[in-house]
Amino acid sequence: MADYPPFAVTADLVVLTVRADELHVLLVRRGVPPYEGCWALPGGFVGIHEDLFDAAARELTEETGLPEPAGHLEQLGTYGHPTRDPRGRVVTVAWLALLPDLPTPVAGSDAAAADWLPVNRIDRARLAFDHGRILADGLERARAKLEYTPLATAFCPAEFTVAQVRAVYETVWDTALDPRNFHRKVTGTPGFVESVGRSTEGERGRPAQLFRRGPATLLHPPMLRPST
Amino acid sequence: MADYPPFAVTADLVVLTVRADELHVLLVRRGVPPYEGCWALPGGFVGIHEDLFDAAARELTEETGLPEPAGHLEQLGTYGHPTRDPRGRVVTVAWLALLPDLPTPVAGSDAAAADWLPVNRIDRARLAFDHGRILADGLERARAKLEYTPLATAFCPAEFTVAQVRAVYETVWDTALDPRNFHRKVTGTPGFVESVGRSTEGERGRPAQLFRRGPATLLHPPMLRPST
DNA sequence: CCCTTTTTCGTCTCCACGACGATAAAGCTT
DNA sequence: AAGCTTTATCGTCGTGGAGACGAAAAAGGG
Repeated sequence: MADYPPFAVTADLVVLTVRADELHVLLVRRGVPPYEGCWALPGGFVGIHEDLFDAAARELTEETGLPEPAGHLEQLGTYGHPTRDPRGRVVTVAWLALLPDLPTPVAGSDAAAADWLPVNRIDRARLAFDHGRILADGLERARAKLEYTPLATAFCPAEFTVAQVRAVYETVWDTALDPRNFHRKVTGTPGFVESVGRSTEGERGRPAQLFRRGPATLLHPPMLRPST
Repeated sequence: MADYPPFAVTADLVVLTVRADELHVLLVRRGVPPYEGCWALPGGFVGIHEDLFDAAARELTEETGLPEPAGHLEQLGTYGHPTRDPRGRVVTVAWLALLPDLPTPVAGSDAAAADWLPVNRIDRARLAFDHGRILADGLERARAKLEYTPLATAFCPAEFTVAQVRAVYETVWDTALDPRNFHRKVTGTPGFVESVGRSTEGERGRPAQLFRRGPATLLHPPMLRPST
């Protein structure tokens, strides 16, 4: 054991949120080489005594400035091509985070400037390292997970309406869903959402019932994407 | 970059196969401390210039003695709790491999003795390191993937019958499936299997049509587990 | 030649889903 | 205040897939 190849291990984050009917990802602009001036996923080195999940959670709170309330964080995959970082052998554990839209603007407590960018208008080939591929994998994971988990509610505040959940699906999948069938599906799937009892006020149109996240972790049966 | 915490990175494998109507996993008995004498997942250190996938594929061929023909290999997840290895900070990238039953017995080209063990009769708490959890995650991944991918055929030889695929599902899911509905489902799902034109001979009962893997990578609609 | 085994084809029912129509309940306009 | 717009919510209808079976086909074994 005294003789093993030494690696650097980093944690990189694909942090997604829905704002203004567009899916956004949190990116930082690199201030130092390599890839100076390029956009990159937020992340950093894992401490030698730090758990991988803790490192990801730490980076998430550091970059978003949140006390880490709601939201979802899961491991996405590990990327370690020998030449992915020109500085040396760096293996990165990538994580996928889904957050509700933050009223707090991203005030970088870090040196680099962080910002939300709409994923559909990002040139992934311009991202630093292999972050273009990591982002693509994260988007695919998020889109797939909406099908068979209630994770769409991770994009919503603690209390939300069915229409807000539908907006998440329509934004992430970039497709239109029938409001009536969607309503039947969400309220009919056991454990997806729980009624709060109150309704919205002051919005346009008929007031909508408020819900919170239900206990379900899997959707049975799954939410189906159109055009099957 | 000159100053980063040094990690060791390993690749560990959850190699599954179906034999004698039981799901088996490939394990090796450790010959050196720590966990000397315990069963462990096969694996080893990643070379400093080696790609992660290549390392996993290398370990797979080394441990199974195969020239790596059929089968499936995908990344399962990365495990890196600071105390998971008493020798130091070791992060392991775990991989899931699905193989057809090997007529070749596992002749360890390695020092440690390798063997197939039935997963239902393994005391996962007795496995070395955190391999019990990794194995549990691998089994869950395999069971889930059978639902929405045609990966059950990865457990079968190049040419197989519908009944063989059904046996895979019944073994991995540990449940009984109706042969008639299963047959309709498999042959009716586009791209799942392709007819070879020939049939089995010398078996008991009516000869069965032979199939090979189809081009589909996803099952639409998915294969549903009973008791929903 | 009958029996057993296994494959393969049909049938029937139920339920979920897609496509809509209709109604309810608010704000907004004039 | 009356009508209009907007959005939420409830119903209905037809289709198609899945579960539960029945039945025929095609082999081997006694």
